[in-house]
Amino acid sequence: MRNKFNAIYQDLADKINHHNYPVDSYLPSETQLSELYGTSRETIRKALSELLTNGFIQKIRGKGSIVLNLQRFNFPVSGITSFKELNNSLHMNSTTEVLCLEDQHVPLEKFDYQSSSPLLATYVERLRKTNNEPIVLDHDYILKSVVPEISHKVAADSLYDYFENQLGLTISYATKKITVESPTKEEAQLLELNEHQDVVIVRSQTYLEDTTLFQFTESVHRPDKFSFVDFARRQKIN
Amino acid sequence: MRNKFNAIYQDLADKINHHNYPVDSYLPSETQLSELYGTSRETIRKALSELLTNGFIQKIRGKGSIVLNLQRFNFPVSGITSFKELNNSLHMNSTTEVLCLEDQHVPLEKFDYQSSSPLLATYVERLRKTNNEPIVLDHDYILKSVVPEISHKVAADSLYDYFENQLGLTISYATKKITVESPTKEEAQLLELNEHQDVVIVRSQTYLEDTTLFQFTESVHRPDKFSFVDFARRQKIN
DNA sequence: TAGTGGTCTAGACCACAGC
DNA sequence: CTGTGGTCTAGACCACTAA
Repeated sequence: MRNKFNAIYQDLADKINHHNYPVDSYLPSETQLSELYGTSRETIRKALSELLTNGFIQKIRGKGSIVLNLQRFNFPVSGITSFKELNNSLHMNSTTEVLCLEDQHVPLEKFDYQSSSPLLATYVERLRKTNNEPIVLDHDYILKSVVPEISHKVAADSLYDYFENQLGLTISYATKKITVESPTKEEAQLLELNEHQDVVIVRSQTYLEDTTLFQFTESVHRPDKFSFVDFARRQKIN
Repeated sequence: MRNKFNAIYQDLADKINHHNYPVDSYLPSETQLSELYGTSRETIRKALSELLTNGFIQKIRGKGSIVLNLQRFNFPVSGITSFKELNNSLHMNSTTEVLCLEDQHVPLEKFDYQSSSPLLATYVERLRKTNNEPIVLDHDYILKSVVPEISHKVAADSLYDYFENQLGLTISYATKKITVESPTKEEAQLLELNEHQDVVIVRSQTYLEDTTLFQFTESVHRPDKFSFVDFARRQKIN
């Protein structure tokens, strides 16, 4: 990164992960950090504010910034992260099998989405396995108006890598909804489910930085393999 | 609020909710806003940055801040929010029944929590119903070292209101984990589940602003009534 | 070229913790 | 009292958008 505050954030995050700043200890004060990094205090505060929202530290007024013990929550299952990134980051032994790749209209009713006209998309169906066990079945609808074409090779590797690094798209935000439902027969068979076993479904809509909606995703998870980990800060309802 | 940027945030959020700033329109520019509110640009930027993380707006460099259409996501099921707050905010017709209120040790193994000594807590078991249907069974363990005593009246009303407004505690952050599991017989009966039906379990640990851990919660949800809605921004893994 | 948001600065004053 | 983080300012320069 070429941003100062981002570089400082990275540096501090690394040092916390490597226990250069141990859990329960205090970081140097903001004034000290600004001298250390040769920058202004506000810039330091931007970096610290990132660490705060990501659960690395807690700031206590009059005392300092204390390192939290939440490393195990660092893999963002919340947030927007591709399966390949998770795989690399957690060093899982995972595979992806492309079951279907064709043009389809987005099933808008499934996503509670209103549109005056049908949305043409590339439909990708992929089965994710870890250690040869089926974990997730992903149904992706990528709007043709944004991404005209997707090759089989890209679908088997990583859609996000293709979007961001080949096409230069910037993925910005998403809405997600998690529910528990009965699987279709196809889903039950592919995920090797027992009878009467429900599945966890995560439906999301993903947007680019210019607010263009470009992707609908339905992820069908095996219930016994599903786990969603989150870090939240208290915010009062007004 | 007596913070400028917070007051500005509230004002802008209200105006967005009341469509004074309609969806898909641009807010006034940062310089204009700073003149409007008689403040510096950095202060405006803090307010806008809050709106950004909460999904109200999207900022586009060179163009402006555009209002997003995500009002339906404003009830933070993610985040830390008490049942009573949700109830009031969404105007649900809900009731809470206190099934148990007694001293117990925290079942640490359920929460993957390591502790050299047992943790003494007040155990509260509560059944939440909406329109007379059981929705959630909450098991709360509140550490005696932080809150020595909890009355039946408080348990029936709102723990968070008691903690924050009576005791002056400041709830700051929490870790959460969502899984799907088989219910105990008691849970199946209380939630009026069908046979073979799994439940969604949300386990969380809640902390005060001075990083004191003070509460363990296990929420058992009826799968057909469970829904978790989230707004996420893309963040790359480094 | 003018206007927008993104970054950064140097300094000010305040509220709070702890000695 | 000193040191901490919390807020706020007035100004600067940059990168990007759009006419």
